[in-house]
Amino acid sequence: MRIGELARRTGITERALRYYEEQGLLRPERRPSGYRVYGDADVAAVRRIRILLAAGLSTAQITQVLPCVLDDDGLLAPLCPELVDALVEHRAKIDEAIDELAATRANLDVIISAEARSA
Amino acid sequence: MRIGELARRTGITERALRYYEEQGLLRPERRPSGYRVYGDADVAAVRRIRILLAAGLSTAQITQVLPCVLDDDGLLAPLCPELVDALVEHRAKIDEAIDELAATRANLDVIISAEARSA
DNA sequence: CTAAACCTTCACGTCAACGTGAGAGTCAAG
DNA sequence: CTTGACTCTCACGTTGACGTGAAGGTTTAG
Repeated sequence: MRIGELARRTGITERALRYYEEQGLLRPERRPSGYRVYGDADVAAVRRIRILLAAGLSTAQITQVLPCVLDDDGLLAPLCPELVDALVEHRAKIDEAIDELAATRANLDVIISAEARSA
Repeated sequence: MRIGELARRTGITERALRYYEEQGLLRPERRPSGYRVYGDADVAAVRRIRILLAAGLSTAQITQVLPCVLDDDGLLAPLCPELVDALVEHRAKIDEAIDELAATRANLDVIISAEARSA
């Protein structure tokens, strides 16, 4: 199929699909005209990419991670132990980000609950 | 004092202080030479800005918020009720961001805990 | 008077995943 | 053959709070 159909079947814009290719996440074939040609497997490939993006990984990280991922009918499973390590480490960063936001919220609460004392 | 001293006394870079001015958060006077001249009160002003930035507000929001804030010896208190509303609304956005991160983490956990079933 | 600090205004770089045209080929149907 | 749908490759815009020089005045201690 060509890029338009893949876009329709995955719900991802053509721009994003080209971007994924630019980042090395997809490697469609080409017609002599230059048109990209994708296979059915690419529908699942895009799905994997989206799941990993939703997990907070960058495209650069996904490039590293993809060859180490088993797609068990939509359920992604890590094949390499070092991938598990990387994911756990990434999880820790998310925890940190949550903690930071919680601290930010606490700062805000101090202000909100502060009563302006009259002189 | 000039910008260098204010930077030292607040721990904020000169670039940031100029940026705050550009955003309308500070209004130092000028010498004929163009040099910025700050007063002692600006040390506290910078502290207020920093507190609000740490609370997750943008400089644009801080511009709106500052005239409505009472600095009670370092403890910031909202003077206008609409400011309280704005802060509460902003707090809700932080909650949303935390929820999103938690969802992201949950996505990640599904992958981490997935066992690769052998064929 | 001179050199070291200190200051000024530009103005591009940062970080990421695309959005949004611009200008121009390609292809299938009628 | 034509036209309209489809696709291609650039390449800049988005978002925010600054970082980081560049090129050039100002001030002041000695």
